[in-house]
Amino acid sequence: MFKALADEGRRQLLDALRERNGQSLQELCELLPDLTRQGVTKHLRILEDANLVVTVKRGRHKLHYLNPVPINEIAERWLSNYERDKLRALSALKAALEES
Amino acid sequence: MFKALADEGRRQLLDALRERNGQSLQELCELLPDLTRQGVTKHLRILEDANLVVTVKRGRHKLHYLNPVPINEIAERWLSNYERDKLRALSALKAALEES
DNA sequence: ACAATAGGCAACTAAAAGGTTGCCTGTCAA
DNA sequence: TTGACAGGCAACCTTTTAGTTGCCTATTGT
Repeated sequence: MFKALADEGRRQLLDALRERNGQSLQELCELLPDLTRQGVTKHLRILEDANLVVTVKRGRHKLHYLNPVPINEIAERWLSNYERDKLRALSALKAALEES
Repeated sequence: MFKALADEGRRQLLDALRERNGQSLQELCELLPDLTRQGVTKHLRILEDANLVVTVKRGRHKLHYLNPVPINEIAERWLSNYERDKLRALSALKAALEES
């Protein structure tokens, strides 16, 4: 999941779906002109495995939808832990720097 | 930055520093017993490059401090974009699934 | 002073990620 | 019904990343 987010191209794909949900592979390929169709497919596959994107086959098109649930979980579970300790960490950092 | 977070070992290091800030390399090595000292060093280097960890040399020890600022930025800038669209994406997803 | 401790640097290896090409399958429209 | 379009699959190559080993430097305690 963090790994899926660790690639700029994949983040761009997510951004594209955020702008317009339900795009086909073709459409998404136009957004990453430096990659071949298969390259984009692989990235979408990773996003799908990470459950960040959900697909629906409609005829000969495969539509891609953003799944907001897991990214929400990350925000709540992992990042909030660090939010909670933000001020404490900052003051410890400051103290350590001043002491030297 | 996302890349730095994309490794379980590095996340463990961050967690360790969150529990107790200002640990030395030695101490952090004990937390990842499967890795050699140099392995841990490399991970810490990556966290440092991503500005997630700040270090202070004190005598022959190098103390590692969690830097809460960038992780906070990620939470605010990137994730909040997706938070904002959470409900919209969910309903689009639902509609697409029902239509098929 | 010097042995032990804490860490840094560089070269090397192994594994994983990113990307491509070639070909195959299914669907639609004329 | 057949040609064009949308996509899938598998093999392959290249680059990056993760990890190791070996050796070097600096600090500290006795």
